[in-house]
Amino acid sequence: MVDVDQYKIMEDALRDRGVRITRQRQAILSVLAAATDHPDANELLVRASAIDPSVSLSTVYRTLTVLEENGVVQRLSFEGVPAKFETTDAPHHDHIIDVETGDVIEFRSEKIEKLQAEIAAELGYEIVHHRLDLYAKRLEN
Amino acid sequence: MVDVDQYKIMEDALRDRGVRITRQRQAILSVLAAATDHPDANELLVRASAIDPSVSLSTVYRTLTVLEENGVVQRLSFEGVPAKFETTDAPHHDHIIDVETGDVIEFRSEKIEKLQAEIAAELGYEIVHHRLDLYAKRLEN
DNA sequence: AATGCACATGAGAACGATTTGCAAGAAGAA
DNA sequence: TTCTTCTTGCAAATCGTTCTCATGTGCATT
Repeated sequence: MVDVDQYKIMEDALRDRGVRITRQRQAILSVLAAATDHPDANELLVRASAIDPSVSLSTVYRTLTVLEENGVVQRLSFEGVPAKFETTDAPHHDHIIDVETGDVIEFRSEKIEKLQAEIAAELGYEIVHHRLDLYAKRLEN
Repeated sequence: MVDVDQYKIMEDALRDRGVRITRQRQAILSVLAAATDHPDANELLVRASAIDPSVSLSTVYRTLTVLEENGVVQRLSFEGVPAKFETTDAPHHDHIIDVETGDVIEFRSEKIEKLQAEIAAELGYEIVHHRLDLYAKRLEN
């Protein structure tokens, strides 16, 4: 478990950027640092409430916005479901969504990253960010 | 302009699948057939109302759902904006979203298509569908 | 440790896109 | 034309998310 380190890194990064560390933000940050899945705002509220019952849903959303603006979390907006969140400690990756179970698997392909940049450049664009979601089902095998 | 043909193809496809062609659906279909952009539900209501003022927003949404289920339109859910719709007459393609203007540019890359399938297969998955959106900005040049 | 002020919070109302319940209307097979 | 089933308009309901506003609280400064 590297939760403690991960938490510290995020809190320090935020402090450096002048973001106030409140009780509620500590609770939410530690939940995010400990998460190995991709929780949505409601799930984060449940988990953070266990640490600090005073956390409200509004604050979860507000905090997530702040964390996103400061680059410590990323918002994942999949189709038709509430946004999910993950810390940005992991390098960039894309997602495979299991259409049968809803599971989300992460992957990364340098080839695809490079191809995307090439295509954009050809069309006169420079990529700011992208989303590549593969909706798939398990192979029988 | 191939609107008429495009319209006929869609209506026939729907009839074949037992979908009732109502006045409202005719209006919405013809708007979709004529569209060269990616309108959202509200914009479709405005355009369809010009043809048949009895069309309501509920019907636009309900019709779009039916059309999507029957494969004649595709729903494009970009981040933070209402869903956009396009007819499925064009072959599959991905999108570049100009983050400054909101413009949507279509493109297709066989290489990327193939890579995606490969990656999914490696992880034991078979792609059902995917979305690749490049949020980009124009190159200065 | 106490102070001050800008910023954060909880509760709930507001929002915007989309969906739904219901009674009335119409498509299309017979 | 008739009958059955599906569709519609309208308004209300949903649902994720954001906002309002009165109250609390980090934390730089004493």
